[in-house]
Amino acid sequence: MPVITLPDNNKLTFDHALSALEVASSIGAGLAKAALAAKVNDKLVDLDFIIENDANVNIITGKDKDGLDVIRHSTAHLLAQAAKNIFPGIKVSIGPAIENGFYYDFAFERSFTPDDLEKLENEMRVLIKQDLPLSHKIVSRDEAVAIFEKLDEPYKVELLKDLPVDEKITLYQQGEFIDPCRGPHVPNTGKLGAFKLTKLAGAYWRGDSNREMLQRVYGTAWNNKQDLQDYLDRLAEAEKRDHRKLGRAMDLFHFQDEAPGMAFWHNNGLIIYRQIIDYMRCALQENDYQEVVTPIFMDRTLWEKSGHWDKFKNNMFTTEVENRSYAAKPMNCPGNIQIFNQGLKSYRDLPLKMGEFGLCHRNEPSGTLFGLMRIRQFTQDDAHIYCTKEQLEAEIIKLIDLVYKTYNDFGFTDIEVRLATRPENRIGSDEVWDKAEEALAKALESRDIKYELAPGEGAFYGPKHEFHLRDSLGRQWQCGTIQVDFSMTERLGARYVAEDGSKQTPIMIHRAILGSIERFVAILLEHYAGLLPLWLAPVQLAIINITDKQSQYCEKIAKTLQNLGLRVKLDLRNEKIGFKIREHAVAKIPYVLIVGDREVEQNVVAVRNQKGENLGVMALEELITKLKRELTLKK
RNA sequence: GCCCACAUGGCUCAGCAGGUAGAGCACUUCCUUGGUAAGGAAGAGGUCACCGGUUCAAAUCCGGUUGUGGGCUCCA
Repeated sequence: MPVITLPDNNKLTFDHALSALEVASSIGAGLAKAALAAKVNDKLVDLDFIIENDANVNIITGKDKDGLDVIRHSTAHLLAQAAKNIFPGIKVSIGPAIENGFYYDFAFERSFTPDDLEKLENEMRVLIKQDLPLSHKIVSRDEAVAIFEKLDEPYKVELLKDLPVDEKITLYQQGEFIDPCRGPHVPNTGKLGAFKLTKLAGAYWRGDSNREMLQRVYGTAWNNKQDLQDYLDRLAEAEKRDHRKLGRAMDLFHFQDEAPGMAFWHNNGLIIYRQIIDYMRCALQENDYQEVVTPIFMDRTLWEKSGHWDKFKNNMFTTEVENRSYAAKPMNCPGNIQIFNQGLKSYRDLPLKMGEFGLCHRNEPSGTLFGLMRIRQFTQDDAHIYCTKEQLEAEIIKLIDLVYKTYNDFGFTDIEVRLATRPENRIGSDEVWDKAEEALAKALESRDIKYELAPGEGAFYGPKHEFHLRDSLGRQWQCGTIQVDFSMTERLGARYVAEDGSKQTPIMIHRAILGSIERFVAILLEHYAGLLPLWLAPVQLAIINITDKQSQYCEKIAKTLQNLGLRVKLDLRNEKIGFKIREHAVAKIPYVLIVGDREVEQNVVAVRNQKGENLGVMALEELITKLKRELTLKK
């Protein structure tokens, strides 16, 4: 006599055990039709799951997040089925749902081509039309192994053999295709359809770079055609905003073969770059930091002492000069400690905060380079805070506040935090790691910030906060980190004299808020689609005349604005006004000032903004007040 | 580093059953002085990433190198 409790707390009573689908039917035919799976007592199950006892039941449709995952996972299976149908001899492996879609990894004698994607899609549509029912049954692990050995699916066999002997395996079957899987899945292939195969890629079997590379087919899948189209539109929008494209169009930077992974900054790009550094420099001042610069090349022995050589020597640029071996700094901390070590420090000096816009070099593997996002030469907005155990938590809290304020000023409000804890490969005792991890966790809790744990993802010398910000397209970028380090100061001999006269080792906090300036420029460009707020825009105003007659007047207002520190482009070319306006709109200049005879007569300018709105005429003073307000608000 | 794809004037791209290159935009010059996203005309510009091979002949076919892109692994 199960009593079913629905999400709205309504209760349905039945006099017999029944399937989740029957529950859906009893609520309504529409729901039964839309149903993909069910949640019974918070456990996702197939629709044919039999409910015998009282239970909370939630019917899952494509509108639910869980339902979308079911669609994506089932579409991945559909892809595998299609692949087996049209590519005899292909071996299947795994195919999970991922953000926005799914993938499936195959082993096949030849490489897939884009044509193959089309063939696969066509076959998938055939299978959808056939509306094949999915059945499932439970077998023992060894039975499952036997089945897949017979089917000659070595990857499946390997996966199954890694499971405990007593594990019950669910085998899903649609048509000829059979796959071991936890499920749940859609009840029949006809429930699928709003999908598209998007790209081909290589992927190591089981994510292990020592094992063979499989061929991965990526796809996206949605609840309906409209959602699919919206997603594809978002992809197209992201492509338009690509910082590499904008960088060229706005004349900000370029790359060339002679310097892979290292940017050439043009004047316009450098203005953005400097604005960012100037902003951070102000923050240093307001928060009682010193600013320092340390050498780019330092003797290898220093890197051996710090532990970097041991772990990262393959990724460091080195050079031999006069029989000495140097390495370009991949990070700033060892150099920074050398400054701390100059002169005797007292507990009264702590916390001691040293900022550095440090130029770092990392020989990133060639295959990982990507525009400004992942490069080999970059500047970090780095700082190191030397403090005592007692000061640690308060200092971390101050940093958290600074991180949030900074992101806000740059236009990012959606921020997620992760706490990355001790990795397998690390220096320092467990006791020290306990303390460091605890300090980071407590600081977040004291600010009521929700965070996710990232076990094993800390740096080799300490755990860290990772700040991920979400841009206007909903993509996440990891920028800031706050790392607590009990080891590096010890290793590199940093000491201070405590109140009792004893020598103590300070704790060091490493922190970067923006991460790499290069990468942050890229993130800003994509976030704003190139339409940077006034304070960051390389050129803030363009002044254009309508005919030669207004040239002098234009020159005069350009001078006035320039004297106020504004970045002005004076465009007196003999071109039609529409042509000039278009050019400056394409160049994404925030304001265009237009001057014809009328404006000269009234001693005003006509103002047009980035969006193409005509703001009408205003006196120069009025415009300046408006601009100043905008600059202060950083809007 | 691994898998796949790509590499043609400053930019975006066409050319490819092998017969020594083409468009649009940008650039230069001239005409045009025109009120809110492209006025007109003319001109200049490329040994088709690099190295090698096949061929009477290679931008086009083959191999290698470098770089870029999409992923994977990595990311102090």
